[in-house]
Amino acid sequence: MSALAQEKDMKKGRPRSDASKRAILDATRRLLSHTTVQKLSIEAIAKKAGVGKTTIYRWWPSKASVAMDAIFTQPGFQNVLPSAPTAAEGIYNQLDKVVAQLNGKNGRIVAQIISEIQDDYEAVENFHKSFMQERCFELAKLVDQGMKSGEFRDDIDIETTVDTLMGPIIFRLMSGLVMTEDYAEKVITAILPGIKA
Amino acid sequence: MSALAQEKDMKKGRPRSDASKRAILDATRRLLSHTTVQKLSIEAIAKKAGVGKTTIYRWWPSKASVAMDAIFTQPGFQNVLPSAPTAAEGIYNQLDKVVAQLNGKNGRIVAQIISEIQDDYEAVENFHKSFMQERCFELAKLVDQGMKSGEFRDDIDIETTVDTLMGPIIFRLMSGLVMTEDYAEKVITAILPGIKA
DNA sequence: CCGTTTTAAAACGGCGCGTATTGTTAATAA
DNA sequence: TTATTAACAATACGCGCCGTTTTAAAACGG
Repeated sequence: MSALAQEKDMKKGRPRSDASKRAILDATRRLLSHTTVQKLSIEAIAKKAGVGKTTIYRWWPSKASVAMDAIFTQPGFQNVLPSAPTAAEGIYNQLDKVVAQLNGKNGRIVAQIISEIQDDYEAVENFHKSFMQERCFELAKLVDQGMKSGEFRDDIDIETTVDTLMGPIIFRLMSGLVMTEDYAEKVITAILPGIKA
Repeated sequence: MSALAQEKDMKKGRPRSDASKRAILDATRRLLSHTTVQKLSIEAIAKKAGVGKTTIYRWWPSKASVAMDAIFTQPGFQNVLPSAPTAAEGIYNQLDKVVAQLNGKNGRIVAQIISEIQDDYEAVENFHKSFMQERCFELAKLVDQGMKSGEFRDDIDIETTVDTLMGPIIFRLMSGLVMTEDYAEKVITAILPGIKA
C-alpha cells in the first residue's frame, strides 16, 4: 500500500465519482424547483443527472435522503451563529436563522421532506440528527445559560421552553401558513416575558 | 316529487349505499392499525371492504381523505369542551383534549395524514378546516376573552400566542418525539406566566 | 316499465419501484 | 505489465398500484 493510499484511507477498486455525486445533487435541486419531493422520482434524477439508477441507490437509501443532502449542503444551511452578549439575544439569533432557512421555497421542501419520511423511523432519526437536533440543542444551551446567569427564572423547564420556541415555526411550516421574516421576533416577544427573571 | 323526497332532499336513481360507506371506513381503520397511511392503498381498502374501487373514487378524492374521514369520525374526536370559569382553565381544557387526541396511535396516523397531503394545496386546506381551524379558533377566542376580562395582559398578539400553544404539540407530533399525557400542562406552565396580567 | 344513478367486478395502459445483469472504467497491488 | 477490485452507465425485468373505463346488475322515483 502506498503512502498516499494510507494517508487518504484509499481502498482498492474504482473510487466514487465526485462528478456523479455533484450531478445527482444538482439535478435534484433543479427538479425540486419545479416539483415536490413527493412527485420526485429516482428515475427522473438519474436521467437528468446522466447517471445510472444504481449509482443513486448505492449511496442513498431513499429519495428523501437525496433531497436532504441536496438541500442541507446549500450555502445558508450551515448553523454558524454570532456570539451574543445575552442569552435572549442568542436565542433570537438562532431562531431568526431557522426562520430565514424555512420561510421560503426551501421551507416548502423541508416540509415535504419531513412528510416523506414519516413512515420510516430511521429516516426520521436521521433528519433530526442532521437538522433539528443541533438547533434545538443550541437553544437549550442558551436557555440553560440564561438560567445560570440569572437572566432567566430558575424554575423553568428547558425542554418545554425549547418546544415553545421551535414549535410555532414547525407548526406554521407544516400547516402551509405564511411565515413572515419577522416571525422569530414575534415568537420571542411572546415567550420572553414568561421566562425573564 | 313526493313530500318525503322533498324533505330528505332525495334524488333520482339508486341512493348511496350507507353499508358500503361504513365498510370502507371500517376497513380503513382496521388497515391503519397495522400499516401507515403512506403504505395504505385504495385497492387494499376496496378488497378488504368488499367494494369496488370506483365506489371509493366516487366519494373521496384521495386515500388521505378516506383516512381523515375514518379517523375524525371516531368517538373522542369531537371537540366539545366543558365551560370553564377562567380563560386559563379553558385553554387548559382545549389543549389537554388535543394532546389526548394526538398522543397515541391516532397521533401517528394524523401525522401521516399531514404528511400525505403536503403536496396537495386543497387537501391541506381541507385538513385545517376539519381539524386544526376550530381548535385554534377556540384557543384564540379564549385568549381574547382573557385579555378583555383583565385576566391576561392587553398587549399580547393573539395569533402568535395560539401558535405558542398549539405549535409545541404539532412539533412533537411531527418529530416522532414522545408526548406524555401531561404535556398540555407543561406547555401551559411555560406560556401562562408570560401572558398573565 | 323507464330513466337515472350507484354498485361490484374486471380489465386497461402507464409509471416508478427496487433488483439484476452486462460490459466498461479507474483505481490499487503484485 | 497484469491481476484484482469496485464503481460506473445502460438496460431490462417483474411487480404493485395508480386512475380510468367498461359492463351488467341493482335500487330508487315517476
